[in-house]
Amino acid sequence: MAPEALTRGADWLSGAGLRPTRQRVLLAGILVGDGADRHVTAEWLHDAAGRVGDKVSLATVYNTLRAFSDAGLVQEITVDGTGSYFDTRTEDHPHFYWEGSNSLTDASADELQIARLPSPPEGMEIAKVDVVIRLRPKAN
Amino acid sequence: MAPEALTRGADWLSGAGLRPTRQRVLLAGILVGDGADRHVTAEWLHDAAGRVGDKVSLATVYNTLRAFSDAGLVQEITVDGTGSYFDTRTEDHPHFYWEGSNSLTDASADELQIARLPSPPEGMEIAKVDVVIRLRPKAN
DNA sequence: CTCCGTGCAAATAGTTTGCAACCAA
DNA sequence: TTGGTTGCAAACTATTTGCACGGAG
Repeated sequence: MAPEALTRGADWLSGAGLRPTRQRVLLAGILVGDGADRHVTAEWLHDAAGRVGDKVSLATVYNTLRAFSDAGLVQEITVDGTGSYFDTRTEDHPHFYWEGSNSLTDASADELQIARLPSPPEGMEIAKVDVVIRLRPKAN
Repeated sequence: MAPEALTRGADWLSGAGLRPTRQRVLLAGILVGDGADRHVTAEWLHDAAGRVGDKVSLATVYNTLRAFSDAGLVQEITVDGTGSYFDTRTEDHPHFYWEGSNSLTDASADELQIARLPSPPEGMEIAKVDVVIRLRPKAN
């Protein structure tokens, strides 16, 4: 892992007022160290940390992802009941879910145009619209 | 529970080639006995069966809902990691998720118009588009 | 020095499964 | 008869929590 990735991770943390502990800086570095958007599971992030050498307990990975999510640094996404994904891109945007590999990627937000949305019931407002486009291998 | 509800449930089952056991007929009757669409959790359905008098084990409720879902009689929906809902309406349509009460209702399909959808990546096709509109109480 | 953060193990929630008894066809 | 179905308890997966120790401010 590149040293500037850790620096970038640390900046990302302090921007949200989170204390930059060793574990958090490492996980943050993995998540945003190269500037790319990522969709990770707790399990994947735990393994990734282990691969880099430093190890972080799985419970801490969960706690940390929750802290990041509460701080608005990542967005939690659930697609099927089993496991959730954390997305480093926090704007509202649609996702592709790849049924074969159970992975999640961004779909470009410009390509989704919702012309009309059901009006919210009395006394309610729309908090967020989750759009997941499920992909399957083309049957050819 | 009205007797014709059971009849209707039994018909619903046989239409899908599922063996009409006592438990299945009961659960089916609760689900579609009055012709209304329903969004239930396993837990809710289990309790509902108990309220009617006959009891069905929770494991059987799960197995049964899975069987219904495999047979295409209901649709499984996951909105947040915790628990899934089974919808008796099987066409593709958007849902409202009520954040206060953790319940799920239908949103009218005509009121959602998607003008443009991201094109699926090479070799993939769109299996389904899940749209969940999250509602929160209006902050007034 | 004082708390928040961490690690481990145990707890929890939701769901599935193994297996013997049962029942619809 | 025969294979699908049920119930119970135990297994499982994903996630959270209690508690003692450790490190950041």
